[in-house]
Amino acid sequence: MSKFKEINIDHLKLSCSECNLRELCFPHGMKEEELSNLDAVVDQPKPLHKNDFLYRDGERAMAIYAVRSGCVKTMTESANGDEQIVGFHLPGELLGLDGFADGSHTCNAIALETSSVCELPLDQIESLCHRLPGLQKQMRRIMGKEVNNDHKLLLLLGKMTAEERLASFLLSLSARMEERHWKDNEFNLTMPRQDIANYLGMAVETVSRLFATFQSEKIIDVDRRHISILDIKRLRSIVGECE
Amino acid sequence: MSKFKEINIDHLKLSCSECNLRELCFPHGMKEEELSNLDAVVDQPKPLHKNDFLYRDGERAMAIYAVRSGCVKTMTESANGDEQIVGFHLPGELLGLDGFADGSHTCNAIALETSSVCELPLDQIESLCHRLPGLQKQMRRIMGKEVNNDHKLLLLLGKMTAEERLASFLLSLSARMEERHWKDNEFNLTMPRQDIANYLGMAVETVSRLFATFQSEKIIDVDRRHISILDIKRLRSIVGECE
DNA sequence: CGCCGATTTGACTCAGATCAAGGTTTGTGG
DNA sequence: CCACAAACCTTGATCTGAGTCAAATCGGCG
Repeated sequence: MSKFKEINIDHLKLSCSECNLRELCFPHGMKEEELSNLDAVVDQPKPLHKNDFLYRDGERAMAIYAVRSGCVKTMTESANGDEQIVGFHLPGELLGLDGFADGSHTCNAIALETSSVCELPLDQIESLCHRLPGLQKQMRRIMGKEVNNDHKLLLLLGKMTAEERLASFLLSLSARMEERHWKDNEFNLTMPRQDIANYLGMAVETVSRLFATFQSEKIIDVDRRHISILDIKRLRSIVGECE
Repeated sequence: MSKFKEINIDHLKLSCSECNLRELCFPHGMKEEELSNLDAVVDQPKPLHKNDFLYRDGERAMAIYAVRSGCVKTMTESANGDEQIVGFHLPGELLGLDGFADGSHTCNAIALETSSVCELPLDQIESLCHRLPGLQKQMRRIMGKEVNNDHKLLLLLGKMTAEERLASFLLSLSARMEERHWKDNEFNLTMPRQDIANYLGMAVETVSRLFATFQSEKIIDVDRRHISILDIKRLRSIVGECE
């Protein structure tokens, strides 16, 4: 890394109305004049480095967050110490809703790579929602989406085979890439195999073997963290979305 | 069943302020004067019979619901037709948040036995939240709780053995019985073994065998749907909550 | 170059699924 | 009130998907 890259440009705040993630993020569905109100309270703290915690289980919840760049994983911890990753959050996706229940976070949020986030302080949400009906509606939509996501993951963990899980994971990533107007058939995984395995409720070895199988069947092409989807129909048929 | 029991008393609406579930339900944390506003919009439709749908996947979401009596399960359906139960809702517990994302439900809600619910119409929530800050706060808390619940279930499905899952399930029920000031060491399961198995991501036979094992180890006493917890410490140690 | 963590591959094992059968309870119609 | 069917639940025998263990290989970095 060249020293020149470290010049601090973090204070150059990007306004919500100019953010190209706005349709995926807080601003979705809000009117132009509402956005300036939003801008006024949204903060953009220093970027996180790989493995930095955005927040920790047990910590007082101060804000909800939107990923601006990079990728953040959230994971719950059980009484006996094992962990379950409950989400990988891409740019434009929100996290921190777990703090709504009793004011403290119940999971850890960790950057998978250098990542930046926007934060919406909790103590402002109340009055802001009061003033901006668009935000209140969006908050509900966001929470509903989170619940639906979790339900999909429950179905995955409860009912799918390892093969279906990995196919489902790749399809989900692909769809989210498309939402962001990135290539949906070629992307890099930001997380190690270990994290994929954890998220999908299986062993690393199984993930590795399945990647190899998919590759040999010409469904995907894998090169370390780089994925090319060669046959998306096959992937869909694996998870049962027959056309 | 005597005919005399069927006299319709459903129209005798119980106000939120007099409901003994109020501390678990919508009214939690709300002021006395706010409750009368809540009462004005909360509806109590006809009771559901066993296996009746409260709402269906794909239906337009009209309200969120609180169970008043009985028990309602919610389940998601996958593309290829298999189903995952994502929650059993006891009196005082809420459901229907899955409809917030895009206005349509994404799961089925089905009564496990004769059950009654209260409903809070969605089209009223917005204005009501605007007038009652207590409700808005409670809505957030409720959604946070739902998210946290789902995360616990994800951990269960992703990381626990069958034995741990069943123990965890019994402990969760016991804790929720206590919240309701019912006996926490003796209760009836409202759901068939099949549903328990589905919820916990395992086969019916495994549930049955584990009940037998727990019984033989004097941890619980099972008689069909009736459960007595004999050794709650053992249950806790099984799920890893070592003291 | 040499080390360390991430990933892959192979061999073996096992928790829990599936298959098969029998028992029990509940509901229904006569 | 009984007979019969349909659910529901249990138990035993067997099978298998995916976990575990072990070891080799790869890739990046100081």
